Amino acid sequence: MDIKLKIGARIKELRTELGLSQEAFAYKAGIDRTYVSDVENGRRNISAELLEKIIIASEITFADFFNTKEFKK
Amino acid sequence: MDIKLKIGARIKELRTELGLSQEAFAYKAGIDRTYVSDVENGRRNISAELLEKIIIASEITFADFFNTKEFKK
DNA sequence: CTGTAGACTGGCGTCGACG
DNA sequence: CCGTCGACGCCAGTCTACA
Repeated sequence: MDIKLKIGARIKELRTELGLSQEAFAYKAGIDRTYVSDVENGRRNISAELLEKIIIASEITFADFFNTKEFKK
Repeated sequence: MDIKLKIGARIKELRTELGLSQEAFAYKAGIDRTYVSDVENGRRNISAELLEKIIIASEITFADFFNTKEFKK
């Protein structure tokens, strides 16, 4: 499975767990709302720095972000 | 600490564990040699797809790549 | 609230070359 | 073997707007 899709799905999972809309989440992370939509749908090849912003907004660590079944193969 | 530096250090660590030169490693990953140099030195903001190529060449998973002390804070 | 589209700027990623 | 440089195409990331 495409890495962009895996990351997008994980972001959406974490965002919904926080009960935030894409707009509120994007604002919290300090990034563009339409980009969050694109990334969640696996349409964009995200960079390390932007992913860090998203991970911080998700109130999680890099290690935990990738500590899921999909990222262990 | 900058995320780019953390990732660069981790890549260098894994590459040297495999006993590969930057050139051999770049070839194995299918990417440019000079870019490996830049990334290892934290000078470039790498994308998810390229990082995936590097992780595969490192013979490791995304989960394990980030399963280190530096990525747990 | 979300998806998508168009337009735009900066920087990713490649390549050849040199110390 | 590695770092760095210049050049360059293409896409990351932003913004506005509409369904």
